[in-house]
This record gives sequence, structure tokens and C-alpha cells, in this order.
Amino acid sequence: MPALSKLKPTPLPAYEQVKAFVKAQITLGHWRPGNPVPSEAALQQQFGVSRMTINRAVKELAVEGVVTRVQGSGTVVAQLHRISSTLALRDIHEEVLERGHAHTVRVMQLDTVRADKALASTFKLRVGAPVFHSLLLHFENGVAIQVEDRYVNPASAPDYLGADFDTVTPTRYLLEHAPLTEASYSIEACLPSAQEAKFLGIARSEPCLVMTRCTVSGPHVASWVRLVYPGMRYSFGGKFQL
Amino acid sequence: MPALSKLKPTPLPAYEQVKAFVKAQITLGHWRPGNPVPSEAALQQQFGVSRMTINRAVKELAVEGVVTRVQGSGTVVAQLHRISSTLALRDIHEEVLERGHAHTVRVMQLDTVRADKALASTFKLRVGAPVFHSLLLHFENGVAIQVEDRYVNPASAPDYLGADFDTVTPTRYLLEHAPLTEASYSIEACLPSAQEAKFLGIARSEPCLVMTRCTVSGPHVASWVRLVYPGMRYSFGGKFQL
DNA sequence: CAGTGGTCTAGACCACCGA
DNA sequence: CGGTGGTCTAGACCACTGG
Repeated sequence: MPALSKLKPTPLPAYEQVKAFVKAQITLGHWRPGNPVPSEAALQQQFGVSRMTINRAVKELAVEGVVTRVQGSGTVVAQLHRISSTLALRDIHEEVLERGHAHTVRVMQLDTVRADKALASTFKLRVGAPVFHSLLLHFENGVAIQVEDRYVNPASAPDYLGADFDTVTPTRYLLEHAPLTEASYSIEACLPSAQEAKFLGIARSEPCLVMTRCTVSGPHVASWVRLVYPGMRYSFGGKFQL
Repeated sequence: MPALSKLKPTPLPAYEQVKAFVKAQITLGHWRPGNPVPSEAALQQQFGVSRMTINRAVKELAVEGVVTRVQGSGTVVAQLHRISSTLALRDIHEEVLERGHAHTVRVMQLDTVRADKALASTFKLRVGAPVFHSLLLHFENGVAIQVEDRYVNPASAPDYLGADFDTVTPTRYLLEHAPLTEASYSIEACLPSAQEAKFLGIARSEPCLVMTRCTVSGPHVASWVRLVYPGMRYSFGGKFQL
């Protein structure tokens, strides 16, 4: 079998070379969105490697959204280009430390509330059922950077109110006590409430990035949180390479 | 070999069953972040399938960010949980049509400008070099939903100014004429400029989501665009499942 | 050194699609 | 029906890690 350049041990794995080849054809404009990609058999001939190797290469491209595969039909260059941003659901404590700054917390509220209609709906509980509530203010080098307004399902973390949030952030506490199975979020632009503006030390007219996030742990909706970032000092970013 | 339940043809592929098993252990809290995951050999014994199948299962979990693998060392449950939002870099035209609404465009400006220092820097051109510029307003059912302020590298799309943006949006035009190799973006909250507010028909005090995006095509930085979405009517969202 | 994961092969059977 | 991709096997060699 006429293998790939095996003079050097393995400059690049065979499947990576196949991926690179396919991407190059697309990047160079030789294969355009909607055009067919050669079948696995054809690529197998061309590269002189086993079908499993070709399959791996093309399968990974499909996962990355570069091509679309249909069983029985074939493979085509994908119409949509994806930007796969991968935001980590991370602990703000570690995030700030990584920037070499000091992270501190002030607990503004910590109590149990009765679920109103909206809360009951998100947590799938009865109206009036108890739900834990915490309101924290996070500082980076003494500057307020995030308001964390969080509701927690007692079924997921019965001892939540007893946690020491000066040591362990709610995010970390919940990750440890209510293993994550699912999460959804949305990012929007809002004006802060009077309280939020006061906490963050900004004007009510200064726009904020607000991330609301809902996490599921096993059978329960574990937590719903609203994270408010001040002004134009914060942004969510991402990068993507074909 | 004591295979998996083969009575029914294949309820679920073997590798999916392995993935489900591992995820279940994590979800149930039996295996916690940092804990080791059984070796491929061990799982092979346990499930009675070939190592390739186990390898595929665990490798995919690694890609998804559920576990971390280190060659020669082993596999552990990942410390970080990832939210992999996959924003499509899509054509707003198709996006609006998919919602069953009508999409229209108004071209506000279309011209050539001389690169200032900032533009020259992003495009890696000389100061004073010509750069195409377009300013479009997008409507959904007649309501303004996006201001698209775009700069284009003439080297990537020499005929950009001659395109008919009533038919083909700049996004689509560029995807077709300058195949995408790389893109980066950031999302922030801003107040609109006086002009943007006027175009969108909103107050200057209403916050906007602003996505700035830079695309690379082959050797050139192809385009830099600022997309302004009005008020709190727009959000970027994502979901993630363990 | 033994154990781990990373890659690869040369077959195989199947489900699906389009003609 | 032939061609496609989806899955799987039972081996193999390698690079890397740890003790």
C-alpha cells in the first residue's frame, strides 16, 4: 500500500492530513458549500489508508460543522459556517485569580423565599414552595464586577444556606453538591435596576451585560441565576478556525 | 465474548452505551471532578467490546469536555464544565425567513474609505489604503432589527461595491466570494450612537447588544463588522447537555 | 519497566438512499 | 440494486507517563 510520507516518523497523523486536505479544498474555494465531498472509498484510494482512518477524518469534520453527512446519500460541504464559542461555566473566583487579581465577596442577602408563579415554573415546584435565595456582590481588586442573584432548589442542595460563601462561591458549591447534567443560558443587554446600579457603583443609564443561566442536576432544576456585569467593561468573546 | 444486549438489533450503539454509563456515574455523583475514569482496558473488560469502541466513547467525551485525557497517565473527570454555545455565523436573511417573517434591507451607505490607523491595523494594510465600506439596515416585517456597519478588504472581494445587497446580504456575498478560514467575535452591551438609535427607531438610552466580528479568508483579513441589535428584544443563547 | 492513551489496519455487517 | 455512511472487531505498533 502506498502509504503517506513515512520518512519522518509521523509529521502529522494520517487522519489529520486528510482533514487538512479537505479543509484546504474548501478554504481555497475549490469545493463550495453544497458541493459533494468525495466518498470515503474515493478518499481511501487517494490517500492509501484504511477506511476507518478516512471515516474518522470526515466524521470529525462533520462534528465541527465543516461538512454535512447523510447516510446512504453522501457528504457535502456545509452551507452554514459555525462559530463554536465554548464559554466555560466557571467559577468567577478562579477567573479573577487567573488575572492575577484579588477576589472578594459580599453576601447581601441569604434567605428562603416562597416560589411565585415564575419561580415555581422554572423549578417545576408548587407555587408557595420554599426556594433558597442568595444575592452576592463580587469584587475584583475591590471593584464591583458582578451581581449574582441566585435561586436554588432545596431538593438539590438542602444545606445551601449553611455554606460559607466567603470561601466557596455558590457556583463552586453547587458544582460540588449538585453535579451538572444540563445548562442553558442567554446573554442580553439591559439597564441595571436601581439596586444593581447602586451595588455596582454605576449609573442607571449604563448598559449591562446580563447572563441568565439555568442548571439542571439529575431530576431537579437546581438553580436559576442572573449575573449582571457592569457597563462596557465586560464582553463575551470567542474564536473559531475552519 | 459476553456482548451487550443483542436481543434487540441495536437499541443504541455500543459506544453510546459506554458514554451514557460514564456520564451517568458523573451525573449521579459517583465519580467527581478530578477522580480517575477506568482505563480503556478496564472498560473493555466490563463491556465486552473491542478497545476501539471504548476509545471512541471516551475520546468523544474528551472532545465534549466531560473528561480530560493525558497520554501515558490516564483519564479523569473534567474539572471545568463547558457550555458549548454554537452560534452560527449565519445570514440574517435566512434567519428571519426561518421565523416565517419578511426580510428587507436598506442600503444607507456604500463607498470606499481610506484606512485610518485602526482600520489599517485590523486589515494589516497601510494607513490610507482603500477599504470598502457598507452601512445597511435590516428589517424584519418592516421593523428595524440590525444595523450592519461593515468594512471589507478589497483584496478579498474586489467587486464588493458592485453587489446587489437587496438580493444577497453582505454576509452571504462574502461567504461565497471569500471562503471563511477563521473568525473571531465579541459580544458587548453598548448604548447606540445617535445615528444607530435613529436608524433602529429607539431611544439613545436603550441598551443594545453589539457583536463585532472579524473574518479571515486565506491570507487576508476579509471583513470587520459591527452588528448592533436593538434593546432588550434580542439575546444570544445556548444550551449544553452533559 | 508496565500501564496508559494515540493511532492504524483490513477486514466485516448493517441501515439507508437513490436509481 | 449498488453505493453511501455507521458501526464494530481483534489484532498491532507507538509515545508518553509514572514509579
